[in-house]
Amino acid sequence: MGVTLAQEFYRGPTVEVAKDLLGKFLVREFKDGKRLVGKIVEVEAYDGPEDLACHASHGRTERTEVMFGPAGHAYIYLIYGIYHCLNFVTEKPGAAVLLRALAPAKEEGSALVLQGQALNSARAWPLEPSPGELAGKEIARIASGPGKLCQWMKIDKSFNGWDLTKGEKLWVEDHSEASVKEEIVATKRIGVAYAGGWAEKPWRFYIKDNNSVSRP
DNA sequence: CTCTCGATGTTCT
DNA sequence: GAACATCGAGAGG
Repeated sequence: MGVTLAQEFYRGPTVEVAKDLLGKFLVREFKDGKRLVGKIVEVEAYDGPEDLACHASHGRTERTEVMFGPAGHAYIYLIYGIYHCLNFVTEKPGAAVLLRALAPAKEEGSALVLQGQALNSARAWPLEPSPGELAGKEIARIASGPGKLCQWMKIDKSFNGWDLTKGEKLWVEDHSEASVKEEIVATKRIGVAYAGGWAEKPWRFYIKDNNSVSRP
């Protein structure tokens, strides 16, 4: 069974927390008890006020306030007037980890089964989709980006500041007892060219060869 | 496959 | 007024 991540997990160095989040499962529970679950396959670390790519580099403002609060809370903002992005606050004031992509999973009994993943990611594509269902490749892309992830899980600014350690509505579970060790790739972060030398930091991490990682 | 562009609203200068 | 941690549609090869 999965274990809900406690605040202790979020209190490590931001880059370490980012890497450790890969392979964990984000869980969203709705009022009717229904759940959406996805394996975290892509993240980026934003390491506080001196990191010029980090929103906190503009100082402690109304928008970035929760990034300066306790670890293990959600920092959510609206981007391009359309999409929301989900971050987890870490211990360092002003630092957070951006969740960029999830591989959707299905709960079958007490087990989690990944959907739309190729054999090299430990699961085969589903068989012929039944009418009304998405094909495997389409399922894999349902949360393959920071905006899409929030769209899929219906996460908006009402979750800004949400305590992820409560195990309600939105939290992260560790199912490592059932998962395979996977290779991690590090690259430059996406869309932060304005940040000078900080744009070169290899603080984007993703699971190699996973079908749900965002495009670029 | 590649590239370009527009949508849309909050935040900060 | 500009910029923005994005995405998908549409045009062209």
